[in-house]
Amino acid sequence: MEKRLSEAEWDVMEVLWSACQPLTATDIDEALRKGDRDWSLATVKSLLSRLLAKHAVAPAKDGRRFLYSPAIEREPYVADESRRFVGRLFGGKLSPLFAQLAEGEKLDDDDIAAIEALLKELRK
Amino acid sequence: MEKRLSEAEWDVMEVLWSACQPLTATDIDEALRKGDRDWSLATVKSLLSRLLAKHAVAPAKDGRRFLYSPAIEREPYVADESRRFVGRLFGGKLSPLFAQLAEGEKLDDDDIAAIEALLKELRK
DNA sequence: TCGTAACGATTACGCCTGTAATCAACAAGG
DNA sequence: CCTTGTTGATTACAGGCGTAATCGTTACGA
Repeated sequence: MEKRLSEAEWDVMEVLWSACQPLTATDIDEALRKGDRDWSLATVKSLLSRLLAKHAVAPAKDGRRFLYSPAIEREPYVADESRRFVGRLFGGKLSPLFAQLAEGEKLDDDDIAAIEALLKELRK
Repeated sequence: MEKRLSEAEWDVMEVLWSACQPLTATDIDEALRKGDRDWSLATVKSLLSRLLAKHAVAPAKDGRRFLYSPAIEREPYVADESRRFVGRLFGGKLSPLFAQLAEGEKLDDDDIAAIEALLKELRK
C-alpha cells in the first residue's frame, strides 16, 4: 500500500474487491455504471493506470488484454483511513463520532445491536 | 457551508474554532506552529484567502488588518463529513468502524465507557 | 519626513484529481 | 487482405491543493 487512493480510485477498488475474480476494464466499467458512477470507459482506464502506478491493482495478461485484481487488501487500508479520520476530526476518540451519528438518527437498530455485541465482547 | 475544506484549511479552522475570539493571521500562524504544522506566514495567509473564498471564515476590519473568525460551525461540518466517511467505507454502518478500531486497540477505556453511556441513553 | 516593517492581495508552480480524447497495435469478420 | 472495433498507453486540460514569493500600501519609529 504505497500511496493514498482518491475517491474515484477507491470506487474502482470497491468493484475489484467485491468481485471475487479478476476483471477486465470493460467489466469494471459496466459494474460502475450499475452503481452510481457513470464514467466513460476511457475514464475507467485512466483510473486503472493510476492504480497500477500506485501498485494497488495487479494486472494479469490474458491474450491481448489485462485482467485486473486488487493488489492491496481492503481491510488494512480501511483501518488506516479510519484511524486518520477519527484522529483528525475527533482527537482519536470514537465516542464523539458515535454521538454525532446517533444524534442525526444515522444508526439503525441492527447497527446499535451490533455495537452492543462488540462491547460485550470487549468487556470480557 | 459552501464547499468542502482541504486538510490544510481544516487545520486553520481548528485554530479558529478553539480560540473563542477573532484572530489575526499572525495569531493563527503562531498557534499552528505550536501544533504540528510549520508553515510560513505567507502560507497561512493563502489558506485564509481560500477560506474567505469558501465563506468559511468571516473577516472583521481592525484598523488596517483583519480579525478572522469562523463563519461556519464545526458541528454540522463534522456531522456531514462523518456521514460521508461512514457511508463510503462502511456502507453507512458504524459497527464495522467500531470493530475496526477495537481490533487495532485504538479504543481506550474512557472511550469505551463513553460509548456505553451513550448506548444506555439510546436504549431508553 | 523617510525608511522599514507589517498587511492583505496577487501571482507562482508543481502535483493530484476528475474526466476524457486520441493513438497505436492487434484481432476478428467479411 | 482490409476494415473496423477493442485494448492498453499516452496525452490533455481545467480546477484544487500545498507551499510559498512578491507586490503595493500603509502605519510607526527614528
